[in-house]
Amino acid sequence: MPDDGTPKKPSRIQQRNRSRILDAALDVFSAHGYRGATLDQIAEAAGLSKPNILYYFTGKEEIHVTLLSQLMETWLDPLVEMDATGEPLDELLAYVMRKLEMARDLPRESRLFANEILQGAPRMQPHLVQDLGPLFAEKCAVIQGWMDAGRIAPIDPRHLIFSIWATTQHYADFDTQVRVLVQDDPFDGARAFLDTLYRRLLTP
Amino acid sequence: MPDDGTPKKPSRIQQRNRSRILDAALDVFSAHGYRGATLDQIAEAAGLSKPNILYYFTGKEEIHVTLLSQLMETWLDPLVEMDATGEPLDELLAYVMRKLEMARDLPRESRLFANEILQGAPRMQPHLVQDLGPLFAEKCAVIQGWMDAGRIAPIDPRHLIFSIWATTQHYADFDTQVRVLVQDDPFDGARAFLDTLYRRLLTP
DNA sequence: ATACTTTTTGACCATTTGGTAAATCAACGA
DNA sequence: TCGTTGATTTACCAAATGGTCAAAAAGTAT
Repeated sequence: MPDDGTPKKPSRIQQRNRSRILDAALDVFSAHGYRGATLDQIAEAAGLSKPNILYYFTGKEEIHVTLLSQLMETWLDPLVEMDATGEPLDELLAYVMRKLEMARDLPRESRLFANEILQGAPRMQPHLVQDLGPLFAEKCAVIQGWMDAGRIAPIDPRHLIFSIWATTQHYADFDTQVRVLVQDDPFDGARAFLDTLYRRLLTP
Repeated sequence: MPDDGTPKKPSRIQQRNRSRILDAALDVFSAHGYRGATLDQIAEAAGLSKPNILYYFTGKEEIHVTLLSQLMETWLDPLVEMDATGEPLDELLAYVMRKLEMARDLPRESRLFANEILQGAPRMQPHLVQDLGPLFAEKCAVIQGWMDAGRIAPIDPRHLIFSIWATTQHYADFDTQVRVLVQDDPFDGARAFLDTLYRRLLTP
């Protein structure tokens, strides 16, 4: 058998342990940031010994980079799905709601991402430039097209997208603060608020 | 002389060095988070030796806590200034713009705050509950009053405030990402966008 | 100048932390 | 059953890091 780029397919146990480690690492990195996370914490959360973790990953950094790479896909997906041929307001509101659902269902991922950007994206700038950049430009053009056609009210598409990111991810990233200020689950209120917000902003 | 709570007033050199240290620490903590920051980094940034820093502060934690306490005042100030007797839309838009200016002029403070909340506010939950909580409730009531009087369009005041925090701080906290996606200075565009956003949302 | 206080430093320490090496244990096909 | 490969652990290590301490240096008032 010729030695291609994927020399050997990972065994059952490899898959299981690697995903255990990544899940544990997501817990720890998202809660404490890169420097704040320790291999011991990850090991304990994964139910493995530290050297055993380093058997599956070459080091702390590789675990982190792997998480960020995997995350990028998930993270961009809702924006990818925004359909240029759909009804503009529906598409944008659906995008907002998908992002809000992600903030609720994947808060660890949101915080991992926020941590990374906060620190200046030392391990993600390439991904940002290569993956997010083109997608962002493409979708801005789509939205601009909708506005030029008079189907939604005109506004800077770039800042519109920023505002969607900010207002949705806020509920994951600043969860601690939000829950100090509102006692019950904030997501129902957030859904209603954001629906109204973007309807009033974008209705022509 | 009786020994009151403030035994001795700080000398000129004390004031100078303490503020040097705090400024350096703000740099380092905001860039790397609490765990990611080291006393050596702070010492170098402050132009002092590490033991000298520990002459002015009992430890890393005290520096961090001091920063957070000082920050809280600055941070709440724009909301405090929102005047119940003013013109509602003007007051809210002025609040948005003050927050946006803070994101531009005090990005280190914004990131320090964001880092702390992201990690679950381990050193700030008391401040949040005691200082921010009551102020938040008070201002929500003010806004609700404006809405009940029909002077601005009705919307959940709590999420309105969250959205203002999110959309303004985003430009400081996610600066790295923003600057990958828009080349020129984003703040002029942000100002125009947010003005339109909140005008359309709140105009009755 | 002198005595006294404040500030600064150099040399250390204990702990934590990312990472390694070699030995042991488990899986599994021939 | 045996041998080979894959998986795991035990015992370490070197560097980094928060912090201490006593001595030196620099101010400061008399």
